[in-house]
Amino acid sequence: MIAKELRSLLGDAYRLAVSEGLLPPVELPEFVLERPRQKAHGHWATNLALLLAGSLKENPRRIAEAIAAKLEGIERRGNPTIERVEVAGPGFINLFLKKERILSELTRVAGEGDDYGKWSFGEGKSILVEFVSANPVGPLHVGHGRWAAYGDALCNLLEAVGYRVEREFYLNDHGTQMENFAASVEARYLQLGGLEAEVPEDGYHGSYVKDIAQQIWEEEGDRWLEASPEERRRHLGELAYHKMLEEIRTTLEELGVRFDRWFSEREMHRRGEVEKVISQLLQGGLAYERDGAIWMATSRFGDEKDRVLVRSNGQPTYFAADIAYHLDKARRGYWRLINIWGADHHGYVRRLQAAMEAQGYPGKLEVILGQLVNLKRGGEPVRMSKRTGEMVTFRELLKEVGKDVARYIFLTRSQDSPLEFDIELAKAESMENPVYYVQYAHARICSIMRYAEEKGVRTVGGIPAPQVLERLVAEEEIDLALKLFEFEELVRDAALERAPHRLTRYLEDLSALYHLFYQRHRVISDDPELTEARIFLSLCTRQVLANGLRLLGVSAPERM
RNA sequence: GCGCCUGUAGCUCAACUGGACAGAGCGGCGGACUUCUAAUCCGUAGGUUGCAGGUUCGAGUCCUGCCAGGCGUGCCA
Repeated sequence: MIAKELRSLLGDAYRLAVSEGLLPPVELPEFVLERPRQKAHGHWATNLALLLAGSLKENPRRIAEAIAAKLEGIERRGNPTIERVEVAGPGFINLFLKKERILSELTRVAGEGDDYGKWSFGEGKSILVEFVSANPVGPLHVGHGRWAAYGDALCNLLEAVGYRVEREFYLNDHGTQMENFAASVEARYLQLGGLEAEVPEDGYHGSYVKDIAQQIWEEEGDRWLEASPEERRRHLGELAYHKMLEEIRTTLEELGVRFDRWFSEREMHRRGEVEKVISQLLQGGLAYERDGAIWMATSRFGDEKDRVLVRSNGQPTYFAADIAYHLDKARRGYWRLINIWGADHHGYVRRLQAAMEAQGYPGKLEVILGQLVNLKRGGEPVRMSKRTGEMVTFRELLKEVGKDVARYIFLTRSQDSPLEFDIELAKAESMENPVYYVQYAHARICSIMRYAEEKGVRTVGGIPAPQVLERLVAEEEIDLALKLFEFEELVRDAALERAPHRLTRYLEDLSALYHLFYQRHRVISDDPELTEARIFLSLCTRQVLANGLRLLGVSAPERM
């Protein structure tokens, strides 16, 4: 891998300069090695000398010159990577690669195929990612869709760098919201039976509740009208809950997101885990009683104040259940827990992390806050409340724009930037969505391959001989090849930064370079060697496009 | 009041965590299909990165103070 190789060459060059007394010794800083925006700045460039200037108290250009000289020395002793080194500006070291090295790297891309871009530094350590976790009392809203797409792509990335990943959905199927939901469905059911009934003030007023009641009415008929209120509410609530859960599951499937586990809060309560945790905390001196309630001493672990676990009416809080749930996750032995939460939960992060630390799991829980989606329609804000009838569900949106567009729109944005989502704009732009730009590049290459086969040109098998690859000399070809090589580091960085959106940007740049290459050069020509070389370059590009799209969970079509 | 996030082209967003002339898409304007897919390509216009200071070789990025927006700040979930 070129970047890695250049990094170690730079380190060697510096140490060599030190050993010859040209530069004072100091620990090598974390330096940037990047593909510069401008071609004049080389194939790769580094700020190493600029960083060293601080600790060495030395002119950065002089440091750069010394390193550059040693670098060329190393190169002359037979390491065929660098063609030329230049010192530029305040002390940048610009590196120009040997043509042969670029071509040999290209064969690596082809050789690794579907594995190109993968790493193993995760060492098989296990990560549990919990995301979406929407309450099963209403359909998913657009924000859930965003976090689902983000979470799934993040999981793909973590897997690509060598972690074992499990996707988990925490089901809040317990507590007052479930009761309110049941009461709301019951009211709608009774109305269908011609009886007087009102949806409670703090119930759910969305039209989907009517739809569910209607379905139940059709399936169950009027048999619950006469039942005892307790039994009726319990049954209707259960039926509605399972319908809602199915709706959520289906929507996520339509987005291409599958969870390994649906963890039920209710089951956890039934197993007595919540009570057990509370008594353990009391015994361990981490919780105490005051004003008739039980409090956890989270403030001893960095929280602003202590938090209630059990209210004075005897009911455990949501926080208590969350502690039990996260303790359960921690005890399952994962190397790390990642939660993706809506930004409206950010006030909750510290107290839960405090609770984890109190129980002997400091640093185990990583919380990623996904910013909310601001839904608009033609510039006008749209409310997303489950309680009012006015709502655009994520599923409706998904139907209108399709899985690939939806995922891509969400994944082009950094997760900590609030997203403005204009429905009309999204519909209009779905035809112009950049996802098609990337997919088109992939389909276009497939199309060229089909054409080649018609012409009897071989498109599969084997790495071209060196003299064939050397036919790749055009600027567009070299630019394209160099762009391919950025993919590996990009996957690593995107995984470590939890930033799948970096991939979309890259794929668009890569596609642009391919479209440009296509525009200016014919792949299939009368020149057999040149044709072979260009087919090979095209196939490498297709491979990287496919690998990138796979990480995003977006399809790579063979024709469009 | 306090805490977290955000403020970049007309619009939606990037900018590899302090690097070289701040970039894409959409929208605007002008061009390119007899040749492997025009869902493409080329050119052009568009910016005091919310404001004011500071840190240094170098700031959209870091520090301070303002301004604006979102979210949070429950014995709610």
